[in-house]
Amino acid sequence: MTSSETEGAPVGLVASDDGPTRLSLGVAARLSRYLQVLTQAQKMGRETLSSQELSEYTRVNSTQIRRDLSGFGKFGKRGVGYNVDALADEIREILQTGSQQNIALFGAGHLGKAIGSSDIFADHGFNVVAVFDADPKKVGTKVGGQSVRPIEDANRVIAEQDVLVAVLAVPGEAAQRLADELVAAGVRIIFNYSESLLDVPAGVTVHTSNPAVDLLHALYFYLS
Amino acid sequence: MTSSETEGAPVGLVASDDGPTRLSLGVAARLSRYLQVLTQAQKMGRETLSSQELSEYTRVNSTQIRRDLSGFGKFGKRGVGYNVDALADEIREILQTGSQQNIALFGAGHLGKAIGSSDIFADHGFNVVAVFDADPKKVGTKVGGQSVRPIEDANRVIAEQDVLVAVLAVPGEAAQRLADELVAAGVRIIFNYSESLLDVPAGVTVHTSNPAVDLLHALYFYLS
DNA sequence: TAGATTGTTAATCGATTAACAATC
DNA sequence: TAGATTGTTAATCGATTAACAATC
Repeated sequence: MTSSETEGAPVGLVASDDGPTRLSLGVAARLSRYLQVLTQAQKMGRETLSSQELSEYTRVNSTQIRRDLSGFGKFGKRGVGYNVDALADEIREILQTGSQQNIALFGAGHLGKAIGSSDIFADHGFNVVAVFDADPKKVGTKVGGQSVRPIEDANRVIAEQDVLVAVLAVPGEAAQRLADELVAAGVRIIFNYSESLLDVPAGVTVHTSNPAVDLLHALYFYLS
Repeated sequence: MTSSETEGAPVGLVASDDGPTRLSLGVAARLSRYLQVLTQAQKMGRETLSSQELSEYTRVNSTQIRRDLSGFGKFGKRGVGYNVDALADEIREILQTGSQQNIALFGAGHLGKAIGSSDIFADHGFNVVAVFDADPKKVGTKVGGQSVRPIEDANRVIAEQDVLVAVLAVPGEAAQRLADELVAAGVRIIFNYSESLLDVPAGVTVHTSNPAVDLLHALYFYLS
């Protein structure tokens, strides 16, 4: 699918076939980071936040933040900054985070337990509806309030609960085969926390997380 | 520090005050992702890899991959691709990953155990030299072959082992105070796995990981 | 040779930044 | 009013991509 710029559209918006406008990759990524900071600021009781403060936390240039936001409306108040609650709502609307999404978690090892028992997904409106493990000894144990289920149940749960997102906290050897099955079952977004690389059909998104890779280039900039 | 383009320098290289050239942010990030794929390909016994294949795994355009690499030399063979071992070595050299780095891990909960017992850092030449926890009940337990130490020992260990990198797998409430102490002790790169945002002085890099934020914009592109 | 893939050019697009008038 | 911060312009730089000759 090729997209071209819409005449007169705000910067960062791109025409698409299926709707009025679609955010560019960079803008969508940055908006979700702003939202993360705003969510934290809410918890800390802040009422307003300036683009300069947002910049310190996100490491995004403050001019760019104002530019990103001004494409969608005039959300700020000059001399004051942005209202935290109102801006968070605006960004949620832009990112269309209204729909509750069900997530399935695979792997009940240390990492699976860490993810399953944290509020990190719940905080953003995501719902971990099931935890699976291939090891019969782990089945039935509790992870974050959920009973671990046998991996054989995955197909049925994915279909019944409309699960689009799977989080893989499994050993590298198991990841590719599992990914194939999940894609066949209807999963469209895979968060891969195994060290293995995943091959998936077009239309499926894989997000592979590897802290060592991030560290590699963080160190490069520190050392040079 | 302002940097300007060096006349005739390869694209992606930027002049710096302290050395001949310095990679741009994007190039360094991409190179480390290529290295991740190459490392995996080595494990799978692959001898060569084409820019097209690298592209499928990294989701980086294949022309850009060839462009990135050709800035440093002619590493490929036309009609064949890139030699996996040789290219991995070249990228390691470019990223200057020669120096063994010592890492300290904070928090021996589920996430700390997951990180401490994985090979993810060791695979890239990083050395987890100590695991700390504030909870006396966790002190002395084993995490990935290491005995968990009391947090009071952190200052000494950081100094003695020249620890530049700290990984924070602690509750959000504890993160900022711990970060302040670590920075004072000499830590310069912090990997923050808590939900809290960290305020650090200039010159210290924070890498905050939040899968829910990544999911937010992955979903945006799926839904629209 | 024939097929495949690199290395490179040229053109376009989006990101980044400084600067500043508008205005709260 | 005085100070602060937004919204916006203009200019520059880096990323992205298609295309293709070179060559393995």
